[in-house]
Amino acid sequence: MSDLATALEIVGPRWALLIVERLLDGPQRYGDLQRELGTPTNMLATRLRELEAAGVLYRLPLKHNTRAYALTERGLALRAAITALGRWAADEIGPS
Amino acid sequence: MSDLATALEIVGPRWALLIVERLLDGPQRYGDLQRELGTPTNMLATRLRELEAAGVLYRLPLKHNTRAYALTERGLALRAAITALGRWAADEIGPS
DNA sequence: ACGGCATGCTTGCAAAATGAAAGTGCTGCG
DNA sequence: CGCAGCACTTTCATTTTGCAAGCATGCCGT
Repeated sequence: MSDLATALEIVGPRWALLIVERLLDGPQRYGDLQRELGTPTNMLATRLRELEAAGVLYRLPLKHNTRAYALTERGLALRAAITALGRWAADEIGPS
Repeated sequence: MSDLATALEIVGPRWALLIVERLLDGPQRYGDLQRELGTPTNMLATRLRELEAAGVLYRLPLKHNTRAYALTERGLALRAAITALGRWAADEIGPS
């Protein structure tokens, strides 16, 4: 299987890359991610579990019964790919 | 909606980025894409239609009743994002 | 101590996307 | 004419995604 296929097994499912993008700005709590992304709550919970299992992010306990989600080094390494995709979408017909 | 979300509307669905990756090596025929990617044939047809509508690729008529699929300039511009994702997957725990 | 509230999920079920398998239409070739 | 190869389409099962409601935990005010 190609490297790209391997990457897509982890960040291919819907919402996964968008979650990582939000976390590039720093750790976020569950409710914040949900509100800012508009993700269905069950999907958000599922994706966070999968991304944690893949070593992309980890749970960061906070006060009370709250926690935050933060990127691991492996998660932070997605920044290049995310900005590349964002730039592609932002580029109009392209500099001829 | 963020740029990333816009990009994922086009290349987010399953197989889409893998199809583009194969076409980076030059135009390919339908049967070749199917055999090399292992894509279900109905999905391949659907994705090719969507990617053509999005201006990522175009049909290139060949002899007889055959045709090839080739990337537009916009499709070629995905190379950076594809290699970034591929590199991410290929990188082990990362250079500490 | 206890009820209410915020946060972070889980559960049940409907809708949409994906997949497997078989079938269709066209074209050239013998 | 009949057959084979290519490019799909169609049908139906399975998986993924989404919506809405419910549950668990822990603080906070009274």
